[in-house]
Amino acid sequence: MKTAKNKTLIVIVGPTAVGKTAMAIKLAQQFSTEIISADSRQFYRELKIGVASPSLEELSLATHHFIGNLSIHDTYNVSKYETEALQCIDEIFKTKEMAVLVGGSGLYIDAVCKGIDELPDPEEELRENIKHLYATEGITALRSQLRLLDPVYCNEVDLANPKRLMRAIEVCLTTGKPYSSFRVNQQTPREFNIVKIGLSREREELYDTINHRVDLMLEMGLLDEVKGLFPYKELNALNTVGYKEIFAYLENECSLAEAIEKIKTNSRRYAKRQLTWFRRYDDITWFEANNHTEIFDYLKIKLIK
RNA sequence: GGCGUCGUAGCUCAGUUGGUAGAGCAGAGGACUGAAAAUCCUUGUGUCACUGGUUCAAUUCCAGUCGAUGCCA
Repeated sequence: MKTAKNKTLIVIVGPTAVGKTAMAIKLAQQFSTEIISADSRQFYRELKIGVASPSLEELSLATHHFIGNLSIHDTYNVSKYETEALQCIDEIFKTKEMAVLVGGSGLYIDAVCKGIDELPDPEEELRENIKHLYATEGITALRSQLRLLDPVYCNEVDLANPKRLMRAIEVCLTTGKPYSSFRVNQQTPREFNIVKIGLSREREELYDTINHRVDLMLEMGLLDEVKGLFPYKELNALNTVGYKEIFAYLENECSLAEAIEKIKTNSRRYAKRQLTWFRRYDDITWFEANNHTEIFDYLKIKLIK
């Protein structure tokens, strides 16, 4: 292995709007290193205001990877991200002692830190067929199909969640083997240290910030950004808070005020889901988001070891 | 000022022909392996405005008070 075990990946996680971007930049500056983003929506260069991508000014303060590196027309997934992010980290470690991974997408963070099981990439046509089955015959059709293909997974999976069922069926059909046989769920050891830091704030304060940030997004021109993307509203990348609500307004399904309120609500819920995800980590140290000195002190001790 | 209507969960409201109450939304908790800002699951006790009266029993009936609102002056 090229990367020595004395290199360290600092991982910054936390709910949306907690202050991850600013923290990551400070760390990158302090330790003269680069930032790897793990935000599944900031990958797309067409999405800026609505996903709170780092501004040009922020981007100029530190080297960022995986910001605006994709188009909404690209198909992408966690597996590709895992491969590319690890390559990127390797590259950074050739010249730096550490790197900063920052983002709110828990699954993507996990992919980098622990790896994910080897599975085949989805086939577009097959996926469409399965979607069609669900659309025409409903979730019970998915259940009975999966029961035939993979009874083991049937006992574990949330049978009310169509996406889980569809993916499992998809894997079974492409490989001819049960989906559960691929789910070894084994951690892939990494050739670098990982230090995880969680940023948190009082719930009420976080929600105030989220609400306020949505208003700022509108002032910055979110409406125009979304209008420009209206033709592509069916793309997965645009099934995103801040966009889907305004699409509904543009289709006269609600007023603009209602759409804005909905963006705020959905952003709060997103933050809540992120917290649920990150709370289960037992290797994370939590800090008040604005307590920079405490975080730096903690890191200095961690990095000496 | 007079007359009417209303005052029930954080919000909008339903309801109890008198036996202390329930929906939607918001909120909370959880799950999560190639679509993840996605997708899915669970979750409703609140001085029924206040004070008194009638009653075995009042949030429900009666009176008064306060507040909101409409009409008339």
